[in-house]
Amino acid sequence: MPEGHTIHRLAQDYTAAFARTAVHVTSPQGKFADSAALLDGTVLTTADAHGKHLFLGFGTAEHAADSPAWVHIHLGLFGKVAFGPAPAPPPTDTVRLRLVNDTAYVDLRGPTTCALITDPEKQAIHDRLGPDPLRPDADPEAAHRRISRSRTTVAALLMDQKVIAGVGNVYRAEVLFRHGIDPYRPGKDLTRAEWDAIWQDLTALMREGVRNNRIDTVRPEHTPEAMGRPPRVDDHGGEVYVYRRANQPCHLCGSPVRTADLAARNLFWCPTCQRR
DNA sequence: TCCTTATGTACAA
DNA sequence: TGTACCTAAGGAC
Repeated sequence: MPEGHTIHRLAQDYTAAFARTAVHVTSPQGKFADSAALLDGTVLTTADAHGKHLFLGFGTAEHAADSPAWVHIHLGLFGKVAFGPAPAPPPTDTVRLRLVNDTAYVDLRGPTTCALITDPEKQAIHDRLGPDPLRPDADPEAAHRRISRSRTTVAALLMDQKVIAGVGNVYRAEVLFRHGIDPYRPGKDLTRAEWDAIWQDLTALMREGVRNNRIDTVRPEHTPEAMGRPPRVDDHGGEVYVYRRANQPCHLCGSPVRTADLAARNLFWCPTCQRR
């Protein structure tokens, strides 16, 4: 689930269900119990997302609404969030954080991070993250500066959250395919026009991802219907060109999709459609 | 029932 | 580069 679009969607969903209401905060699993007790009964004031980091703002007695206490959440690879209507069912023993109000509940399971932090600590996280295509304050120039000076492969740079925040393994594979770029091309060999097109495309794709809560990257003219092929849905729930399609024929040219290990992640690309 | 895998990151060596 | 961490689903038996 969790690339940047998921996290921005969660910020919206937490806001819609809980903002401006007093919230019953618990940690059935226990790992967040002390902090949950501090927050219990306070008001959720806001939710913010930067890349794959989610921040829930609570206005406690010590922390007024203009300087909230923040719950910093990172889902990692396995983290999941589940919303439901009140009344909440008995929690399972893996629920790290549960919020409940009169109308809804939400459970967080398996996050790599769930911690109570201060405003300056939140700021420090923003400072070490690159621009996020989903944030209005994002500066694509900052990303371009790093990429245009780097001998690292563009595939690795796109996954580096200090360079650009929110892109994960799916958007990486798909945006490189959509722009016909070999994943092993060094960052400094990207043209300016190529980078501008990638940034713009990521902005559009990820916004659509937030809207639909899934990743779809196939252009309308390449859908199975448009190409006269049987309909399909890829494993992860969206429609893609190459992600997790190792050895299957490329939708455009028919070459087998290639896969390789890159920095402990699976990389997917079409060696014919994507050129150095 | 066991094994593998996963849209992620941090830290040690 | 390897490993640890966190959870759940799907497939092989």
